[in-house]
Amino acid sequence: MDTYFEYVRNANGLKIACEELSREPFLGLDTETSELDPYKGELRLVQLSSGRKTYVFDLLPFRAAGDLKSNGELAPLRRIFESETQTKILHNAKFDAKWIRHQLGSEIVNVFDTYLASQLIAAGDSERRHSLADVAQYFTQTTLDKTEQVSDWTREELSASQIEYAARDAAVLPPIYEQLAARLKADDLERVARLEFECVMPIAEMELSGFAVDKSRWQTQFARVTAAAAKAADELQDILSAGVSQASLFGRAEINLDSQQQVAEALRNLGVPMPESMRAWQLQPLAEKYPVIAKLLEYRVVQKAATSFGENFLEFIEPATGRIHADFRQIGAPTGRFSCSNPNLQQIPHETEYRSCFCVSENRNLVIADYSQIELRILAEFSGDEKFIEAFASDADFHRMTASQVFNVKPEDVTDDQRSFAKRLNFGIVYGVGASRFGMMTGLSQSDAETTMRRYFATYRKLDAYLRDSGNRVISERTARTASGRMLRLRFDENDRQSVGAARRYGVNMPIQGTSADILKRALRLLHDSIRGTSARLVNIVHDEVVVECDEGEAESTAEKLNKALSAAAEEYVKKVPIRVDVNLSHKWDK
DNA sequence: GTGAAGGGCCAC
DNA sequence: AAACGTGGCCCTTCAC
Repeated sequence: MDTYFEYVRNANGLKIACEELSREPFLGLDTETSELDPYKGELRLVQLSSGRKTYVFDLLPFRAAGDLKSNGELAPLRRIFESETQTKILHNAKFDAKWIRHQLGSEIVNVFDTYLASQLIAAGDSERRHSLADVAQYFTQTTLDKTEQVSDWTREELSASQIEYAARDAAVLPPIYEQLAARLKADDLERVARLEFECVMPIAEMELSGFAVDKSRWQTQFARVTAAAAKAADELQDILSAGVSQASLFGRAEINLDSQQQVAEALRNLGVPMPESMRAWQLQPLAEKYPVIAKLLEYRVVQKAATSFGENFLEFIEPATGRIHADFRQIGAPTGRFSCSNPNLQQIPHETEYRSCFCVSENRNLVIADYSQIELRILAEFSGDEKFIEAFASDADFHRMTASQVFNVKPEDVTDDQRSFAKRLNFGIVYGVGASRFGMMTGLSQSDAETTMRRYFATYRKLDAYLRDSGNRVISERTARTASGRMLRLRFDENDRQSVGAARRYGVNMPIQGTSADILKRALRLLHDSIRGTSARLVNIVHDEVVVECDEGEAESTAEKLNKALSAAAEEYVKKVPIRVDVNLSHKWDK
């Protein structure tokens, strides 16, 4: 690449370069670091590019004066990061934002993330890749060589090739931005793009903050489930080996209890009638008649607990902070939902034994806020069904209210069965449940299930109409959108009923699930702005739940801020249906 | 040994 | 005629 760049390694050069850069409305921004984890390595280079001119700032010389955070010579750089009028173009901005926040103390304001933009434009096309090299190729037809990316960024004298690589990675960003910005506009994705970009900094800070976990409490819990798993395994082996002839000769014939094949064979030998699959819900009906099935199900539960939520979990504790810094993917699903890994903090079991391990000291507080029935409220909003909306009007039990409407009885006369049917339908319709599956989970016959569903949709006619129209539109337009404009392109074979059916369910669900994600992201930005300068830190999010940690003395005011942020965010998208946010104060992640 | 695929199951 | 949406983690199995 023929971009002219300059390598800056002193305060005066930095000051002059930043004066020039501060006149640019759009700047490519990239960093080079010695590690992937800001708690482990060092930020070495910061690159800023207008597209025409690129500066590579080497921070190594500045480290001689001590902590970079308190180094006034870097102030011109910080002013650019924090400038509201200059758009900073980054690829996967969360990564650089964490380093800059942690090591330079700056928040990056006004982010344009080419990674997120590329994902939004791809609209769920899983074939498309979103690395910087892929995005550069796709949008600007330039080929990037990434071999220097993993080179040694700790050596005192960087090679010419390393510096040139660093410069180029920032210089490619402005032209990519031009293309992406045009596409976002053309596809009507500007609102959702802003939503995503404004969410980067809150997530970067959340990952830096980490989530507090009590190591010894966790160890106690996992010792308990490990023992339970061992005991269940032993008992299960005993029963299963009864059907194996070698047992008497060589003692117990051990099988691998985690192998569905081997377990299925052993069960067959014992004369257990085998269902289609070995899944718990299929095995459950057999548990009463066959103690071995009950034991197998018991084993699975404790084994899952002992492996997925065992000692391995503690390996994720960062020594520098003593906390868990999980990895959140902002567009983790095409619907816009987050995903989380290493570890996945969105799938911690509900049991108090687990949740109470996430706890804070006496002088700190967790503030836990969650949306009540947010997806159903979104569905009510989209459908405009007055009767369905009416069920949300009071603060009363929503499933009981719908049961009352569907079965035409007073709320206080709703039977447990009626409430349960209504509850399962309320959840099921969001996913496009059919009578067959509904019957399966309620124990109703196919025809009784159909009758109940007909009754449900007869009660909520507009809801029924909305779901049908939405499904038809998904198939005819081959796209679905959320309230913020997030788009999903559906791929299906119109001659294949199964494929069409799947696309329809997926496309009907996406605007609901995705609008919920839109609302959460908006809430995170509002929250981020309202807790700035306080002791409050965002520490976890789980789709419709937000967990904040703060000083004990600020617990009440933080709770109020959380309530306000979540309510205001939802009310930007949901106008006709009341929104309910529940906020709890606790020392542990337990409601 | 390594990696992909698939079963099963945790969360929402 | 119909078929419950999104993720990640652990395990086995199977191909290379």
